[in-house]
Amino acid sequence: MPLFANLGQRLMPNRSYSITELATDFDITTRTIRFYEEKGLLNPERKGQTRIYSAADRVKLKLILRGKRLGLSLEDSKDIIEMYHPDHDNSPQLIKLINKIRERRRLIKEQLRQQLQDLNDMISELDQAEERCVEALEEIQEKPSKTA
Amino acid sequence: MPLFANLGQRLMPNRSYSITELATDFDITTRTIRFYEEKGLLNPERKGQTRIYSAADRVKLKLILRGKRLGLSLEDSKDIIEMYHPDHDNSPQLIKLINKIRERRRLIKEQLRQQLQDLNDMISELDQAEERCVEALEEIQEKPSKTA
DNA sequence: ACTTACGTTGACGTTAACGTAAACATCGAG
DNA sequence: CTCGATGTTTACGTTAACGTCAACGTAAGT
Repeated sequence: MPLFANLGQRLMPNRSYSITELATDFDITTRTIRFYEEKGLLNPERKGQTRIYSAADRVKLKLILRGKRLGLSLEDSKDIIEMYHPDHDNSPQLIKLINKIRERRRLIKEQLRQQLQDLNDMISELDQAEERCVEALEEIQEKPSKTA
Repeated sequence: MPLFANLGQRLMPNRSYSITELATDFDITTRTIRFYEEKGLLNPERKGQTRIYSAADRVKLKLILRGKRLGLSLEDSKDIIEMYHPDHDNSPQLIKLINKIRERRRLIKEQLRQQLQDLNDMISELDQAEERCVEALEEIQEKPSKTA
């Protein structure tokens, strides 16, 4: 196994990607990626007709998919993506953005709290359900037929 | 404040509920509740045409809504609800159910792990985004005009 | 020149989870 | 008895997030 085997894969933050490459990487379809563009979440460059995705586009995709796993809508993810390139010359805009980020973080933390509780509740209820099943089974084992 | 003020509310696991009562309790619409019935997740009794919900139905609703917050589909929730009344006379069924419960718990735990990581990643990225904004702001403060 | 792989746009289809509206029954209060 | 609140069924509408063609262009290999 050569030392720099996948040099082209890892150590080039400026490399670009085709649409199918991204699709297979993230295990989604090209249709999905084009759909995200249609909704304004991605804006890849073009070489003629063909889309060329940058490392930054890759990161955006990652953010979108992570958002999906957390139950965010594409609109939410769009919102979050837009927090990543602040307008360095406009301080009122910067202040608004900071507040937006803080609000978003608050939402996410609250969601985290709720989900943790829900998951723990659900797991403990599944435990109880299992226990009931096991007990029912044991009763059957004790009296294999109707009358002992 | 009388001691047994809300006796009717708390201490009667056998009381019943109207559809609007449940709806306001859980902050959903009656349409939603009927929809869940249509999908086979609830089967309230009837007094004539009118639906009468038991305490057990209330619990089921709670399970459904919790599932929703965790990103489960109604089908998933239906599946989970059905784990709550084992067939006490059928041991092969019981064994299948136990395995189903264990599998479900496995899924939920894996989901928890992933969501926790996603949430933490997202929070730390929001932190970084905020930091970049604050830095940009500070730079503006230092040089209020184009030239010092 | 032909095929194969990969790319494009455009448009219609699909699924889940309800919303909304119409048209009607029932029941207690005034 | 009428009214308003609460209930019912039936049925069509809606939104998000894609799926699924169709019809076409382009570039590489044989």
